[in-house]
Amino acid sequence: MSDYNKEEIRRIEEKWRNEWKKRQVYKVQSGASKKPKYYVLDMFPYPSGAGLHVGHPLGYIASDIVARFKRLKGFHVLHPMGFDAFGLPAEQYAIEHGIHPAKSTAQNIENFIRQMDKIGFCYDWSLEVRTCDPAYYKWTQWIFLQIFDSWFNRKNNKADRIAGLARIFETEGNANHLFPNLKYKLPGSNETVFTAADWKKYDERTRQEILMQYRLAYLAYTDVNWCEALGTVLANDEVINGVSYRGGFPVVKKQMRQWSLRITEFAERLLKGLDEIDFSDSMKDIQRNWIGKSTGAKVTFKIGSEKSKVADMMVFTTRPETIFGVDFMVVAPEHEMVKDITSESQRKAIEKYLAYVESRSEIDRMAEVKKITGEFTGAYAINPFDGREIPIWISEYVLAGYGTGAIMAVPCGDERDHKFAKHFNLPITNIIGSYYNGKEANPTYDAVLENSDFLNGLQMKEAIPEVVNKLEKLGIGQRQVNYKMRDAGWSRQRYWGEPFPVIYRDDMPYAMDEKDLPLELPDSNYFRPSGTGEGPLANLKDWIRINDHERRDSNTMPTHAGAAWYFLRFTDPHNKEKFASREALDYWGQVDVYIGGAEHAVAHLLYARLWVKILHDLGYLNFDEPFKKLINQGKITGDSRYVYRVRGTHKFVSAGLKDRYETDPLHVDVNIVNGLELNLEAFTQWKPDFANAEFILEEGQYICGSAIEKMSKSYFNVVNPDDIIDSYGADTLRMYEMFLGPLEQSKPWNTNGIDGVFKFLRKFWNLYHDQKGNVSVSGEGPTREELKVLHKTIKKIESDVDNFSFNTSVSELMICVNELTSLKTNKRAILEPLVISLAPFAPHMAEELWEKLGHSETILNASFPEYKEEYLKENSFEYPISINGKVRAKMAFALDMPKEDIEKVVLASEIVNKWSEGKPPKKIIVVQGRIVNVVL
RNA sequence: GCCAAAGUGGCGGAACUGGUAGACGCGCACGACUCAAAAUCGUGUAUCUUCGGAUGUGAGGGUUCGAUUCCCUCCUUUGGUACCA
Repeated sequence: MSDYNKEEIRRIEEKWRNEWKKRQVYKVQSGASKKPKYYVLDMFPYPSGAGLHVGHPLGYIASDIVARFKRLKGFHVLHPMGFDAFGLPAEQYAIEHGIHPAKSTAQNIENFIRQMDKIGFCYDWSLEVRTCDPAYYKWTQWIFLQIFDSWFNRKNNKADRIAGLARIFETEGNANHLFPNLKYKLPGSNETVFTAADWKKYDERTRQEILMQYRLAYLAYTDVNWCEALGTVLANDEVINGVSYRGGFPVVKKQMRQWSLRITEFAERLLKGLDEIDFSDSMKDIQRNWIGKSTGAKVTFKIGSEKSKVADMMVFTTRPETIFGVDFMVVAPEHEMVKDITSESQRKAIEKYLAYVESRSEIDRMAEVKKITGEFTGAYAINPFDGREIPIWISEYVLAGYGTGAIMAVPCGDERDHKFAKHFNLPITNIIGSYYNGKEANPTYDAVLENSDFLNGLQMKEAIPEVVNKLEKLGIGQRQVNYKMRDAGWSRQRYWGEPFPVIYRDDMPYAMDEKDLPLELPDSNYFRPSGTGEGPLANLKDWIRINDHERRDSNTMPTHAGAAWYFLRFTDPHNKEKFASREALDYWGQVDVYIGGAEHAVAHLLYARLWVKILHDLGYLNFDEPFKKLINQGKITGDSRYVYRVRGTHKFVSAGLKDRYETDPLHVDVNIVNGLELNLEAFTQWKPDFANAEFILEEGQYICGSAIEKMSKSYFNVVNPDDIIDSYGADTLRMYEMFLGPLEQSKPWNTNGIDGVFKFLRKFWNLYHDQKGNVSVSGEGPTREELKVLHKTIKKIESDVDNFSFNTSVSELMICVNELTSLKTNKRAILEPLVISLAPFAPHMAEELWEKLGHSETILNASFPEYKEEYLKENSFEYPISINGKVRAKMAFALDMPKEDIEKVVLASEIVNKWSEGKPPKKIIVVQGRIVNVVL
């Protein structure tokens, strides 16, 4: 007897897990193959201690289906898995429990692999990488050094070796390659340009200082997000609404000497690259938004003030055509000119305002963005065109870090400027006529300019080039592009990360020798940050200090580092000479499809794209975008359950009656709730606190409240895939997760429909077995009807998998099985191709059936059946309509004409009647050979 | 506030470039099997209906012979972003 029941499922799945391992069926053949390649990759997980919940495998199942499908279609498939194993949680865990991150991480990985194997993924585990493995991070460090050893050459728009730049300086100075960071001044001077002769005079230290301003990985004092509670610096994307992404602790600005990656130089290429790659529109939008390109002009205003020593003031504006509407200027409080331009009479007020700004934390600023504050400096700028004197204010709504840190305020056109003007009662010049109503600013581009001197009568759109040309001609302005994106902070004050492979001499970092890599993370039990801003490694004095003149960096890299290139390592993960061989990189090339969560839109994906671009420029890769196509699987949320405790008692009241009491909601473990009904006995045993709980029931039941929240241990709403596999098997889990809905959509987990999927698999199984449970397929030739069902299914599955529409392909398989069941099909010619099309979805069952059909090789080596269009066509006849003996039209009808078609024939005769009455119909709408409408 | 995506039965969701809305599954109802229940199998299941039909894809309008699909306005939800000049 071999019914498809729990024991049988367990036997089959266990059997094939072992067989697959034993036969090494997933082993990727190294070296180029004649077959076309296909690289399908999951975003590798951080191995958290909580293990996998049912949400994690969603993307992995999808990629597994694609990998198996592509293999059956004759592709040479690379489908690896690894672990993003450095990271803060392991370090936090170490601080709390004294267990070394290396140890807890290794344990967690083991658990992840166990769970993944149970789902039947076709990973070649011999390719596994872990970012925390010295053999891996040796190359993370090596790539970092390549970045450190590069600069961005704006002349050819690519990364070049820094040695080349030094040669340029030696022969021509830096006149042709001004500092990317325009604020940088030469040591001991106010100049930014030096000659070849100057360069030759500089000492080594100065030269390195200058080169540092060009390196793509550079060290600088930067304002960083300092989180006191975590004792570390956070990247911009780890700070949300002024608090830390993890833990929600307050974050303040602090100046520290940090590594940064000069990603801003690549802003334009990162933007352009989006046009060539297949990411969803929303993903591209998020990246475009993050990069934040805006085009405008830089304009210089002369300053007239009580003191005349002051230099010019530069502003950035996207609306240079509004220059005659400038009623005041605003500069950031941190702007370097504030001190110089402030008049004596305003000095006190300004100092007071600066103190106020200083006192405001990041959170205050975030929380009160609408609050209008500012102070007049006493200084005036001169409008270069009409000589008007414009008061200069300072205000925190102008950011020091963007543009020039100063703006020209046009209150009639800009909402913020308008509010500022109203608040401080500043006069407002209207340059857009009726477009401005006096109450709110209008940022239109359509207005015809007024009060605008030589721009009068021009539409704003036309006026922009006009005014920019004039500015350029007068030498007081120029076209300018600005980006919101900042350079990426690359230092973390943490233990559990890659050490920076540099040695400091005289406070200047020098690359370590390649042969000395990896610079291993020293073994330590001091994980606690020093609290001064330095990381835990600073505690290891012997490691930090090499000798009297040399020391190491106490920071480590962010987790983004290991993740920025792991997809390259997978092509050749055991290479000891290179980060991957050129042959492997050239063969596997770009990732054909990358599946992962949308939450990595701005950090991981941008850094990965950056690293690939740099490696490409330096000649290590022949492509400069890592991922051809990106699929973002939706999050699976948890469906939490609540009980309501009457305040101050042991009484729990059912949800329907809770409003009659004063209650506190408590999360309750979803596993002791059936639907919404609480299992009272299980509840009293769940926690000691609840042992003597009393219940206020409605209709004899305790009904829980519910809410959709993220799956989390603390909400007790986590569903473990292991449990589902225990009761239904991995094949059902796989198909059910796909069946839940569109892959890219977020959805709550519920098991309501899982029986349907399970029943389908049993029906499928039964197709191949007779009443006694023996495999029985007949060699008879299939009927046309059977062939139609089969080929329809193959066609649908093929197009669905290509479109990542797995929920509909599961439906299609269900329809197919229903139809074949009612046709009582047991023919090999139908069932053999059908089981192949099931294989990507339910590999265990497919493999078992395949073997039972008499095949000794794995089903993975079969080939996916081709569908034949001829079986999909309807049998049809053409029906001619003749008027006065002349054939005027032909209509096609199916032989097995359904009722609706008969109605169409009736309709047709109506047409004939109308026609013969001398009133031809206005229109006959025929779609696919059928009349769908007649307009009389 | 701005940007993007999405709103379809009791529920999850189908419907390819405009062409029979509600596939498939869950749930529910009825039936078969059973002493009975569970499991299983079968049938039905948008709403209203005077059983002729009528109405239906967030709301309102438009284009079209024909709109879930395209356009405009509004509402709601989700994601991103936040004084970026």
